[in-house]
Amino acid sequence: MIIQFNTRAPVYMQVVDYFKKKMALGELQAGEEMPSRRELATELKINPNTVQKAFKEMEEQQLITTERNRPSRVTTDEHVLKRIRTELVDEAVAVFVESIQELDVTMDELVDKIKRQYGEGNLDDRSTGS
Amino acid sequence: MIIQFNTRAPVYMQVVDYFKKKMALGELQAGEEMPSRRELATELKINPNTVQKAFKEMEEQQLITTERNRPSRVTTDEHVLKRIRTELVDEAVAVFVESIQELDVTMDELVDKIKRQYGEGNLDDRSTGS
DNA sequence: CTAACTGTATTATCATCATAATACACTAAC
DNA sequence: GTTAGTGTATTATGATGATAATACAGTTAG
Repeated sequence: MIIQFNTRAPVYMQVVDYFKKKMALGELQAGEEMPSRRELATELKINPNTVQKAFKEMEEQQLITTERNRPSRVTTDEHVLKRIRTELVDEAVAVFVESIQELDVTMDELVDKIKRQYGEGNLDDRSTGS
Repeated sequence: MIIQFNTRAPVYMQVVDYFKKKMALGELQAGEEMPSRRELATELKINPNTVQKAFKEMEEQQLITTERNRPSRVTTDEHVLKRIRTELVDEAVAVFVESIQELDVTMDELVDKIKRQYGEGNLDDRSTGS
């Protein structure tokens, strides 16, 4: 998974989302070691302080834990991990619905447009793929 | 339609979207006079300069025109007006799909969640309502 | 112990956005 | 012509976010 800093959202929040997605997909598993702040900053070509802010945010969300001066680790709390994906999807849906609210769009039109975008090179209705 | 400055997007952009929606819904029609900068600023409880920035943006997008020191007017270019709604919806869809990209969500799950959110007090599939 | 790595913290600079306070030119109503 | 309303422009301040440059404390590998 590649991170791209396109939008207007703060970079540190995008980093948080980046890791949330990794956890949701199992690319980062419970208890697994996180990359170091400096290492990640270099890799993502952003400032170490920005990474630190992202990690602090993830700690507050109990996604990772940090003991003393050791590398941070993904939480081992399966409850937290299970919830991540749902939260990501639900929040995206909420933002989406909010943005088209009051625009008088029919459900059919929406589904059609989404399928058209979503299906481009990806899954459409899971009839393809694994 | 009520405007609420919730998100992290710049206020002036939210004002632009506010008027775009009004135009898309026909609440503001071709050639119609726009409220004055100061008047709108008072009404929305924001700074006149922020409104000015929004209006400047709308001019650049050819949504409104301003002649000398007269109140701005909605464009009379029907092509532009027709395109607004499509652009709003398409952009929302693009942002949405982007945000759930790589999250392995099935189309069925999406439609279900959207319907649940979208149907709350609004239209669902247009089988209800006007 | 030493060196190189961890996380953490502080201070400063810069850009963007929103605000505030004006100021100026033009138009319309009186 | 005066007045109140338009749009437009400028300058300054504050908040937030990103960057930069350090510094310090603790851990780990040699």
